[in-house]
Parts: sequence; C-alpha cells; structure tokens
Amino acid sequence: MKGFFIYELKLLHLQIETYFMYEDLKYWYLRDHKLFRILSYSQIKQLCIITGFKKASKGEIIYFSSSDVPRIFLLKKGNIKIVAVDDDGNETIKDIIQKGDLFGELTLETDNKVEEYAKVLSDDVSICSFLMSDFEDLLLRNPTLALSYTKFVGLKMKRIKNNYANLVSKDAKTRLYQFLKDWAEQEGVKNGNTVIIENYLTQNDIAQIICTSRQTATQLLNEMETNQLLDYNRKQIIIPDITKL
Amino acid sequence: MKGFFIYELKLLHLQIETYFMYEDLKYWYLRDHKLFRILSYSQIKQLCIITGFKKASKGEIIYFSSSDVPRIFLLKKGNIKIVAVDDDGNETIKDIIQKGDLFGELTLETDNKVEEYAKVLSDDVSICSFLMSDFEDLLLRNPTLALSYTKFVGLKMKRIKNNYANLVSKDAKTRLYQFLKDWAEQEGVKNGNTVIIENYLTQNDIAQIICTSRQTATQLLNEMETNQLLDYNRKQIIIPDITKL
DNA sequence: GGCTAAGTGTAAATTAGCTGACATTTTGCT
DNA sequence: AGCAAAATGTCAGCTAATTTACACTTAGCC
Repeated sequence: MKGFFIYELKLLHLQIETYFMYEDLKYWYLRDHKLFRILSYSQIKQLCIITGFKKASKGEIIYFSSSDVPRIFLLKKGNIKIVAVDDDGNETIKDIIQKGDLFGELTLETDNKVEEYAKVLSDDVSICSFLMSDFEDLLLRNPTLALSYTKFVGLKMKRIKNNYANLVSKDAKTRLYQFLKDWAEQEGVKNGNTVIIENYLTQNDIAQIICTSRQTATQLLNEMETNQLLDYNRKQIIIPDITKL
Repeated sequence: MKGFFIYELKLLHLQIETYFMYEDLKYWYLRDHKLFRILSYSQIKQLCIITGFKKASKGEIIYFSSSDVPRIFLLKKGNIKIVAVDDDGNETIKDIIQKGDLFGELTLETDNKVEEYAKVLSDDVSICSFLMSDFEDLLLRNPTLALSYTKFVGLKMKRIKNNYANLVSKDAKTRLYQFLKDWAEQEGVKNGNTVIIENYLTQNDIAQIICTSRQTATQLLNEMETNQLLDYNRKQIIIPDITKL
C-alpha cells in the first residue's frame, strides 16, 4: 500500500515536470550527467539535442533498431539490459545500463548488422535520447567535450577489456565474486563492511553476465549463502562483509 | 645472402632518411596514418608532437611503463604483441599490433596499475611516439581529428567486444577458424581463393590469442593440415581455399 | 659443427562446467 | 483465491579442453 502511494506521488511529480518545466527538464536531464557539465544552459538548449523522451516499465522491450535514425540514449532512471541475438538465436547480455549511463552507438558509427534490444529490469525507467548527428555537431563545436567523450568511451573500453581478461583467466566462482564486488561498489549501499544491493537481476541474468550457465550460478550463489558470505533474495542482496569476498 | 643485401640497403636508406630528412620523416610517418591525413604539414610540425623514434629487433622487449611520461605509440613497421602480466604471474596477450596501428594509452587516461610490455615479433620494427599531453592539445585544437579519434577508439572497442562474444559462445575450433580468417583478411596476400600469411606468431601465441592451451591449438592446426585446409610452418601459413574455413 | 633453448607433436588423466531433466517456490494476474 | 508462468534448487551424465608429461624437431649461437 505504501508502495502504491509513492508511485502515485512520483506520477504527480512527473506530470508537474512534464507540463510546467519540460524545457528545463530536458536541460537538467543532460546537465546533471558529468559529461555535459561543462556546457552552458544555452549551449544545450540552443543545440536542441534532446529529441526524445520515453518512459517504460518492467519487462518492456525497447528496440532501438537501425531502421530509425541513429541515436544516443541516456538512461535517467532505472536499469535496463542490452541483449544481442546472434545468428544461432542465442541471447547474450551485452551490457547492463544503470542510471546515468549513456548507451547506443557510442562509437558514433552506425552499424546495422547487430540485432540488439533493451529490456527494462527495474520497475520503471526514463530514457532520453538525441540524434547522433546532433551530438557529432556538438562535439565538433566543443573540443573539450569531445576530449571528455573520448576518455569516456575509452573508460568503457577499459572495463570491457577487464571483463575479457577475467573471463579468460578466472573460473566461474572468481568471476561471480568479482561481479558482486563490482556491483556492490557501483550501486551498493554501504554500512561499515555490510553492503546491501538492490537486486533487479535474476540468477539467469547474473549467469549470463559472468558467462556461465544458470545452474552453475545458482549453485555458486547457494554455496555462498551457506558460507554466510551472502544473503540472496529477489529484492535485494545483502553482503555481510564485503571484504570477505 | 639476398636477404642480407636488402638489409644493408635498408640500413643505408634509413641513414639517408635519418640524416637528411629527419624532420620530414617525422611528418610523413604520422601523415600517412589515416587519422592524421586531415592535418596540414604545419599543424603536425608546429605541434611538434613526435618526440620519440625507436627501432628494435626480434625478441626484444619494450617497456612503456607508467614511470615514464605517458605516451601514445605508432607502429610504423613490423609486428609486436602486447603482453600483460597479472597478479598470479600469468602472461596474457592483450593485443597484436600491426604496421600502422596506434597503441599505448589510447583512452588518454593514465593508469599505472597494469604491468604491460611489448615484445617484438617480426625481424625488426620501428616505432614512433608522442606525448599524450601533446596529443590532447592537438585534439582540442582540431575537433574533426578529435571526432575521428573517438570513432577510431570506438572501432577498437567494437573489435574487442566482438572477440568477447566469440570467446563466450564459440568453441576453440571455431575461434581458431575465425582468427585465421581475420588474420588472412588483414594481412594475407590473396591469389584467387588462396591466401598466404606471413607467420610471425608461434603456435603458443596463436593459442593465447584464441584463449586456449598450446596443445589444443597444435592439435587443431594439425587437424586442419590433415584436412588440407592449411599448410602451416614457422615462416608462413598457406590457406589453399579461404572460403573453406 | 654441435649445443642449447625454443617450438612443435602426441597422448592419457582429470576436471570444470554444460546439458537436460526434473521438483519446488515465488510472482503476477484475473 | 487460484492459476500459469517465471524463477530457483538439485542432480546425474557428458564433453570439451586443460593439465601433466614426455619425445621430437627446428632455430640460433658460440
């Protein structure tokens, strides 16, 4: 009942935002991303780069297919996963996008051969998007932003390389531990050594992220639970002592 | 004997280059990289971005450690591999750098925690380098270059992601086939469907690249040889019909 | 030319982790 | 409340690939 009340409040809040300060909202939504902090209000507004704003709720699938004009997206709220379907029909989790992350064709190259979609994991998400071409113009006019953006893309690359290295040299257990540590680091609420993570992933999702089968992930998670390293349920994950992972 | 003669000639050639047109050489070495084509002679010269030029021969190990000022490198000639040593002392091949490739801290972020070195694979290599800070300045002054560079980094990322996907979903055999196809594509000399690749890698190198054990790689290569898909030796790899891979 | 080290060939034992095949639990929905 | 679907738990059998272990071959060097 309490949850429902809050939901109503949020809705109300959104309506106010939408109807009374939509222009400003656009602005702030980009503005509070670290990449765009160096830009002035007028720069963002003037360039008019926000051309889309979308809300969606849990389980929804969002296609950002290549048939459309190429876009870059910014996840303002919630969590989504990017899933790729390969030729054999296998689904792979390409990425987990969290609040504040940019996603889409970050390389600024349109490539239409990959079949990808996004699936909403949290209760609801809001996404804003802008045209890749507009963004390119903006980068051309703001070398500092271009440099930041390059570093940003580079950081993403470094993360991927890191995962890659883990995948090669470490076993499933180590990968799970590493994943949990990373997750805790990024989103966990710390209280001393105890960390609580809001769990919007299924065990299957986790399995896919650390590149193992669902069964193996389940086994490992249960093993951790019996060793009291973890308290897992569908809503949250409690790690009593993060240093023990 | 013929090889030696050519080597002498090359040396002579280098000396001429070095003593009579070193400034121009610097220029051209960067100039003929696709990234830098948009820049004028004066831009490259004026910015004075080449601050290093180095030659090395087979087997040599080049450290580009973080103790030094951060640099970006351009491999002008030959092939090298980038090897990372992790905490457990395991060596992993991070990258194979081919003629014309940029390498080093492409993300423009100095990160000193990783222990990496480069090992020369081909008979000899020449490498030029410039300071990361100079490069950043250049990017700031040339938004078009910055954009190209971002796309370039993005492309690298995409390749890595692709490898990652292969590693996850395909078995060692498929990965080897894919690797050979890629290699042939990049460096092979085609003659109809026959491709000849100059082989500067050991089977151990190949194994590491496709993330398997040396023994498995050997077995697979021999299997391919008995199936007449391949003719492997230490100097070159002949693929009689690339379409059959 | 002969020695050493690096690279290659081969095979058996072992194993991590996948597959498939279920039972059980939880969630969302009408 | 009751049902279907999704998520989780568990286990036996199987398989690809690693490990270990050793023989052989080639390349580089004094």
